[in-house]
Amino acid sequence: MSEIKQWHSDRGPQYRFKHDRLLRVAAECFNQKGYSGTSLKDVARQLDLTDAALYYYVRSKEELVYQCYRRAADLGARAMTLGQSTGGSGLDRALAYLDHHLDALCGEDGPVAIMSEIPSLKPEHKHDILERSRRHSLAFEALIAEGIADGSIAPCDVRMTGNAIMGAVNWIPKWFRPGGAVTVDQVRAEFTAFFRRALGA
Amino acid sequence: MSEIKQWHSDRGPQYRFKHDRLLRVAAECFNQKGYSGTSLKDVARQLDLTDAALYYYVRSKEELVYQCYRRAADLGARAMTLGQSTGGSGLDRALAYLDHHLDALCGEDGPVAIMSEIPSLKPEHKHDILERSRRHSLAFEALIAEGIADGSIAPCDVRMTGNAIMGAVNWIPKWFRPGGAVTVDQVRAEFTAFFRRALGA
DNA sequence: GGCATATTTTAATCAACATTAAAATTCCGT
DNA sequence: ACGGAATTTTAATGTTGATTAAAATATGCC
Repeated sequence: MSEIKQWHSDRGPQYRFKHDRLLRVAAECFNQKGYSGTSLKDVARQLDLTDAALYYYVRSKEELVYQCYRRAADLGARAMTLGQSTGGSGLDRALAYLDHHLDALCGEDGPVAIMSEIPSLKPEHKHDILERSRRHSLAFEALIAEGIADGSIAPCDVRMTGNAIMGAVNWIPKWFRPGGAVTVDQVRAEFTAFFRRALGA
Repeated sequence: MSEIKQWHSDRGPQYRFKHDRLLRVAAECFNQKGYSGTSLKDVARQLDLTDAALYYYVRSKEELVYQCYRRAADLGARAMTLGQSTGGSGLDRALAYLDHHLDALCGEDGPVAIMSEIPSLKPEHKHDILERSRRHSLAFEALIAEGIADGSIAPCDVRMTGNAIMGAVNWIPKWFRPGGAVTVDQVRAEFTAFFRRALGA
């Protein structure tokens, strides 16, 4: 939606910076407590702000979730693009995408929202997110199909296999804590190896 | 906790039946809309009841979630027991467990709650669920370790591999709809194949 | 230093549930 | 039918939390 643009485009860099931080903090809260489980006050407290202050950055709580999801979708899409633009077999490209995606989920970009409460969104936002999500799934399934075609990936039901892998990936924020016992590199190494075995011909 | 027993044990079969149905309907709602995202009225409507009527079966909304999670944990534990009591290699046993678990998630037992909002639980309930969850994870990791020891499973980080697989499994209720395009058997067949490839030595 | 804009707070308001108590109804055995 | 237990509804109550408007403060520019 271009409404976000209209709302955010003409603000200064300070604004954009804080707005982005808001999205990350909110994403972490939502991941841990769920949408309606986290009050705006919870989010605000972590930013040393009052709940009311958030409305300077966001029209409503629903929009906050939407923007978190949208940000998640964007990061996923970027990872997908990077993967697609990689050379090599279908398997290589699929693994490259996954690698970038894991990076986004656990790396510098900070907490990324698990899109687990899409139904709570307003119809328009819901449609938007669902469409992006669908596009993303299809792109991934296409990579798998490509790999099957060129013999680098073992024949399988692409839809179901995609679901399995996406599930494993989407669940990561549930147990991964930045600065925790497990490092990003461990996750990437182990997950990549896992997916390689699962997909490889 | 034995409090549930005390509350439910002396009721008749009618009661138990409806109580169970409540849990299943609630589980489906929670899976789709999230904990606080679904009102008791939502749940009640699907049972042709008033929201207030639910309090005949449950002390509070929090307890409803707790019981849903507990039911999910029980089903998982049962699947684990079945898997463990299977003969064969570590891989065989791990796959047997997964098969039973998929059956529970997609089969007759109906909607099983995704335990994604544990933080919303009361401390005692939270502890209980977390403990069961941890036990379950450990049991699964033990199966994997067993498989690695007997050579049926490729060497890997059991914790991380367990996380990956559990993520894939836990995510299923997000996209699987009973009576939808995909059947239980398809899921089982494809997921089992997937896991076999991912784990196999 | 002083104006203008950006940012945040204070102090209401308001609606949406969860929850409860009491009343009404259904269900079942006799 | 009758009577009592089981089940559900009606009709409050209360709290939580989102939202808003106006006031207050901070920040950068001349």
